[in-house]
Amino acid sequence: MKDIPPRYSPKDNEESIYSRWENSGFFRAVPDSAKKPFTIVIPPPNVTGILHMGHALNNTLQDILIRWKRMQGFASLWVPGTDHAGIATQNVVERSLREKGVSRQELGREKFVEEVWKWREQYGNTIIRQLKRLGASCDWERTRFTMDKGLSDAVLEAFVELYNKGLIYRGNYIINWCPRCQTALSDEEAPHQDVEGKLYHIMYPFKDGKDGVVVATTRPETMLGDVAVAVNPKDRRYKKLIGKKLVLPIIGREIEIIADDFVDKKFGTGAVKVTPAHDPDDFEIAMRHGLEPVRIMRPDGKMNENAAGFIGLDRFEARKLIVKELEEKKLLVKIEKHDHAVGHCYRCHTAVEPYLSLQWFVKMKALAEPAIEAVKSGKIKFYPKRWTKVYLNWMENIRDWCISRQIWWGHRLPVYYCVKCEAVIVSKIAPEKCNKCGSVELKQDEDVLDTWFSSWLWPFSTLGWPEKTKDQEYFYPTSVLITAPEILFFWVARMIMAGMEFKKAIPFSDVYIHGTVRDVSGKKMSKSLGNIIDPLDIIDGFGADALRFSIISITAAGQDVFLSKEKFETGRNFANKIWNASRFVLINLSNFASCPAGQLAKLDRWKDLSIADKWILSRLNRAIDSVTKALDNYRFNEAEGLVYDFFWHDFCDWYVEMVKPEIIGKKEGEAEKILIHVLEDSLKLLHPFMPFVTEAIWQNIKERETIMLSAWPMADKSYVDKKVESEMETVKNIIVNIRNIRSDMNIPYSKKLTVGLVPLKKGSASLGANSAEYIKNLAQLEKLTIDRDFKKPKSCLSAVTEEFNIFIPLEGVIDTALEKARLVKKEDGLKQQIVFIEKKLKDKNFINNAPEEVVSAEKERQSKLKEQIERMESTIKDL
RNA sequence: GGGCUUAUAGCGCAGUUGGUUAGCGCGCUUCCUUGACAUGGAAGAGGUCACAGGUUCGAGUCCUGUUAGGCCCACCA
Repeated sequence: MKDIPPRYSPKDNEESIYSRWENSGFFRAVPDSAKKPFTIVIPPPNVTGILHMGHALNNTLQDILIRWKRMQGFASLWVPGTDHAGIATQNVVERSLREKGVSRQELGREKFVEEVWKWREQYGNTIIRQLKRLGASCDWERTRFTMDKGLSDAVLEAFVELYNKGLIYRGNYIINWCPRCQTALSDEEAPHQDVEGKLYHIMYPFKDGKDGVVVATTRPETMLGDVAVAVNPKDRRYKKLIGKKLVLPIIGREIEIIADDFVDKKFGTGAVKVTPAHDPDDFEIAMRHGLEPVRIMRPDGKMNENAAGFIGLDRFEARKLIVKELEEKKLLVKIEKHDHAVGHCYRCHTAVEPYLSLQWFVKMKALAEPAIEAVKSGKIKFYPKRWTKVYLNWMENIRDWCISRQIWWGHRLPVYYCVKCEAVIVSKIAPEKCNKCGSVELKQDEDVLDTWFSSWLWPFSTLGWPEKTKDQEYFYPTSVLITAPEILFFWVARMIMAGMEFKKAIPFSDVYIHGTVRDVSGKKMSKSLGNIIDPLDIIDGFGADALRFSIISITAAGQDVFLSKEKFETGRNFANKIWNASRFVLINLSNFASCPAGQLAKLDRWKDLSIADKWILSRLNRAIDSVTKALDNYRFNEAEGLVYDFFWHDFCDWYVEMVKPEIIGKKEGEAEKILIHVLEDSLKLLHPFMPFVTEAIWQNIKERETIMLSAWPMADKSYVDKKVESEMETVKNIIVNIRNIRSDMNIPYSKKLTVGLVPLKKGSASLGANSAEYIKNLAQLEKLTIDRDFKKPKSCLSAVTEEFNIFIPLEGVIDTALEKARLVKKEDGLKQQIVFIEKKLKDKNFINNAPEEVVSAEKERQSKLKEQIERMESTIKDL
């Protein structure tokens, strides 16, 4: 007999199991023509990252699919890796340097980048180690980093290819500028946030004469860069004024009133100050009217030399002083409260400044078209479906992508400028001389690329692109992408575009988008809010299996996940339940080594099986089928719930209890074989969800390779038997009824009862010998008589089921009044049901319109209930 | 402004094509340390499925509207 502790200890198992898996190469996937590929690329976490619940959810979902498909015999590849996360990482390293009193600028570019690499060496693998603790079965030998050699080559290749196609261009445009990070951002990197702002109404006086035009603005400091005031040409108020000159207050510059359709007559005063260098719309207006933009800010958000009198002041400081000065000059007409949305840097949350600067862009329209088509045609499907619309809406309104960043950490643009003739050379390899003038004085562009410019290549760059590789041929397109909604535009949409552009093939066929992890009050979990539940704490306290099980159990298809620490008890308890059920099996099996692992030998002894045996096999095969189907449809929590219910409620609560006498008493029967078979299949079904505890038990049963590579069970429908299931329902129902009487009448289990079962109809409700035994054992009976002619004694407790009258003769005192009250209450319940049914059946519309089988089913229920109520009444009368 | 999403037992949530006695987990009540498990077992209590209309023989489920949360997108200064 094995020595198995009565409690499952994750701590004693997880680490050793994981290292055994890893060392044995079980995670490794290689192209294999005998198998079908199943591929997932991990959403690469930032190198700066530490595991949070979002990762835990995301990676558990992926691991479930990967493990499940691996067991199904696929060449199941999960490609791991990390993202260099340009701005985020640069910020982190800068901060740590600052603590040592060193600034990035002091260090210089080269040294700084070296520091970042050092930092990555030291901390960059933290999250990988943490993913391992979660049980992630990634092929770690393939771990990639967006800045490693291969992926950097892919970035250069992509850039040059797009540039040569005319899809990358350089130009002066208004972009989102973060004054703190001092870099350009893409539109996606500057999400809008509602801000309580003010609308300042400012009087711009006419050059000649009194009076003037009142403009409204939320950013008065930008007036220093005004080059015109625009009105709508159809606006009667201003029509006559078009072409008149105004004097820009404070600065004194002369500006003209111009007409532009863009201006909304209804907003503000209907007159708009035009600041082309600091507002995208104004920039457009200025272009249309040939006006020269005036830049008034420096990259750090402080006013520049064009801001006479405010030079060097921070933009918000300048705002205050300008408002004050306008007030003094009596040019401030009024200030209104005005809430509006302002873009904020997604890395440091500073309000971004729309800023005119020279940047690099990707033309997106042409790239978007095939990517839209891929989704519209159904080649790529979103789960849940609703994301399709969000995706298409964004893609159809796509704007060019600003890809240059003024930071140091990232892929440097493969762009070189000739110092002499200013030629622009775009090349993967640094050119030796200018291809126009032959000068050897060349300078590489200082900028680096947006982090997402490497991530959008991830599904194929990780497989070797731009080289032609076997991996790529075999594993691409990948099968499914599992990700969070936050990066749908950043990443998912762009990967589809990149796939279509560079590979002429979709990057994945399915996109599963899971919810956001929130705390109990619905807030997003974040460090700054301090509402984090650390997955590692949970793993330490409850085990990785518990974490995985619990988080999946509350993840309904794509809905947000609300977490609290207590929720992880569910998973821990279940792991322990599995452990103990197995413990029972292992302790009691006489010779479990003789039971063939895995497949139950084709049961040619079907007839010899007890009804419980047949029943559990029927339930098992149903479970296998439904779990597999649920997984096929990415219904993770449903799949998990189905195994849970089967294992706990069918297997543990009923089957194990029913076969205990046979197993413990070493009686003749097949239960032993079936116990081990059902246990093994259950472990397999559970393995993708709870890999550690299932492996631990798998090895306890017998030492062998691993459950990871065992075959996923196949449902055999010949085991599904409705008749057997229905008899078992009857048996369970009788047991529950007797237990109910015990409970209601306070009869302890130590008191053995004698029970008479009176079947109703001839032929029906006959119970096999096994069934009688189950009832005797599980209801703790001394004697059970099944007899249509059973004579009910006077002193007796009763229950009435659909198919039986149950009598429990009890000598001595029975409180008749109490028993009567009890039975009447039960009868009332039945009566309530029949009232409802009869109302339906009296309704002609129902009879005429409802399908035949619905009507007859109702009728059958009516007659059954009626009859049951009659028996109940006569039982009550007999008291 | 546009779009998405949620509202079901005290709490957290399931409920796929409309027909179940509306389920599950936690919590609650009563009982039980029985030879896998008290991280357990047994028996219970608890819901007019947000509101108002509509479609239908029949609605938690479909449609319209209302209310209240949440999220995303958007160049009204």
